[in-house]
Amino acid sequence: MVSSRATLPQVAELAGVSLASASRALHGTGASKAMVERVRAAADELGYQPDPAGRTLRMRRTFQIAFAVADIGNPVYVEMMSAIQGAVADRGYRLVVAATGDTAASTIDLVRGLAAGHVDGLVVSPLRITDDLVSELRECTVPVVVIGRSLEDAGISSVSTDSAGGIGAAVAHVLALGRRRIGFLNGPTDTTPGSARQRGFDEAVAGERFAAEVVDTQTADDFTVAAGVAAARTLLGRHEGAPLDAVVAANDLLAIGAIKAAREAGLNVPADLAVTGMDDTEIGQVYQPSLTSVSLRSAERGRLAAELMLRLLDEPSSGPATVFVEPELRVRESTREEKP
Amino acid sequence: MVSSRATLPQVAELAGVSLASASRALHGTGASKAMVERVRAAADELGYQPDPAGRTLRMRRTFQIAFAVADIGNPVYVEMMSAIQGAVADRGYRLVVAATGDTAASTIDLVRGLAAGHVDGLVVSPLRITDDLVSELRECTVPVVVIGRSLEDAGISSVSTDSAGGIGAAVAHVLALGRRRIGFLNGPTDTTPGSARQRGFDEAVAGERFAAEVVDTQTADDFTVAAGVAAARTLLGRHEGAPLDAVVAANDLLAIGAIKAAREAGLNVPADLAVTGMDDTEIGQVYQPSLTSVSLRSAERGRLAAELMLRLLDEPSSGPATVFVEPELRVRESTREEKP
DNA sequence: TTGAAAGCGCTAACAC
DNA sequence: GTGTTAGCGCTTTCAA
Repeated sequence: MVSSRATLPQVAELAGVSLASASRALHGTGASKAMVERVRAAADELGYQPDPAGRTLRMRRTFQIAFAVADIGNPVYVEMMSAIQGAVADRGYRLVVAATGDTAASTIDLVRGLAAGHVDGLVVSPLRITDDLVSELRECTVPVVVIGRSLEDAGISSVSTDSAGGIGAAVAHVLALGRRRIGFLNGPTDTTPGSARQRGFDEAVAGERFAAEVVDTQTADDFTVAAGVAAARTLLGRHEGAPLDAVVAANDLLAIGAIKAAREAGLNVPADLAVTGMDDTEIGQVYQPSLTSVSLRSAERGRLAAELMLRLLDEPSSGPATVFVEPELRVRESTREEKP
Repeated sequence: MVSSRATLPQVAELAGVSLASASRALHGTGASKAMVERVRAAADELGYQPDPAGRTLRMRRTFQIAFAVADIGNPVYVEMMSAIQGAVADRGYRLVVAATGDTAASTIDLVRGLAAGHVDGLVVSPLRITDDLVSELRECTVPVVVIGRSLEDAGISSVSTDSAGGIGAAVAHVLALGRRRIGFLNGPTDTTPGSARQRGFDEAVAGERFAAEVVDTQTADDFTVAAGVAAARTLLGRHEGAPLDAVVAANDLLAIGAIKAAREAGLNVPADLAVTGMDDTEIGQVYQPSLTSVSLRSAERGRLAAELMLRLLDEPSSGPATVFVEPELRVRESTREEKP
């Protein structure tokens, strides 16, 4: 750990030129070749590194973008984060990752703090999108892109997907397999994904009302494996006489919980019980049995969010944009076998 | 997106006090109660939020800490990141996550850039720790904590664990199960974890040389499931006549790859082949069969690194500290059944 | 306890 | 093409 750093005036002095010339020479615009050389040499000699604080204060830009997310540990967000990081890093921005907490109020606090000069832009994927949060986001002093549901009406850029339709695809898939006794394992319905996926399930079974014999929903406390196991026990336990033959889960972690609960109950997946997930995470892909899942293309959503953000940064006058990503069912072992 | 923000002079003017008084009143030191009230009121009215750039320039502190890591997607790093984030956020620091790339050179670039004023401290967990990287870290202008191997000799604070000993524990475990034909599935040996784990395996089998009949090592191209599957195919394929009865893998992802390859080959885990992993990730815990794994306590290592960092920040004069974390074997289904 | 003023390091007018 | 200078918003001496 070294004591301190060289500043631009020191570089200028060593090079025998003015402060402004040194700045221009390093920055590249409007300086003679000789000047650039001299300044470069001096900078190298001193090990000069520009101080971002001074630059930020003057330019009013931080070259940082925040990604605010409820649960850093969720593989979906990790995928988005990597994609965003890759896209913005190419353009000279750093990614700051922030945890929102899982309430709207804590998200609002975070957004307000971040927007007050820490970052040039904010990509946020909140678990709960309330009216208060939306108005906070509208009043942000920096560009905002939301990953979640469409906020076109509110005039906020967003990347969204049809998770309701995705659940519909999963329901149609298990029906096509000949399954007629279908359980839906959802996460908390007061969250943005939870409510959308519930709607997707309800609409799907309403549309196919003559196809299914039994339809039942159980809500888990959280979108995690542990919560999924507990909720799936309850769900399967309610139908011991005439067991369910398919569980559609609201995400991969819940689906894995369902498979574990099924195994406890002596059920074979997929022979006795077909199980589908959502998000198409790596853990689902390598699970045993590998998990049929509805991909919501997290990495692509992250990449698109980053692109929207970069455009907003480049042309602040450009209005908000709304982008959709189509879900896609990926069939794997957890639904692959025919029911005997 | 609102046009702009209130500044401290504006707050001071509205409150009818001087700039200095406004600063003191908001910051809390040496201001009368009446002053604090007036300034607070004015600040609230204007929705004042202090600008971090000005504050950073003046105080020479960013209140940001960086976590630099090769692979953001690896569950181990995600766990560390959450732990670090939780610990530093309590103390008013933000966490900036940066990707080092997987070479020492790209790590050096990153460290140099970050240390030049973007952050007040740097927690780094590099895949490859070279001499060049070590000397770069020593010359950093900000405190550095390394998670990986001990850097006590170099005078750099570090959090390390005995992953070699952890591999030894896994070997002892499968030997105790009566397995005698043992394969080691490692990642790249030119990485810090790869070389330590190789050493751990070699020492363990040397120490137990009369216990094992067959000992074989295969190196995967990467610490991932996909690389693990490919390498495990090779490893298992080399012993078709007299098959291996245990595979010790260098991390959980490789272990899962080994289980998949074993299944392809018609082997039952654990009856035919016992498999152990390392890192004790959630994916291993919920896998089917659940994975016996050596916990390296990633979350705790992250927490400890954060604590070391906070101490370095509080007392810059305090010397570098070195902390060890003991690995712990967690036995689960992938080794639980006795060999028939 | 309060106010005046300096200055952190940088970029961008502006003048030459 | 180069130099001079102002000033971004803040904290912190130093005087009063």
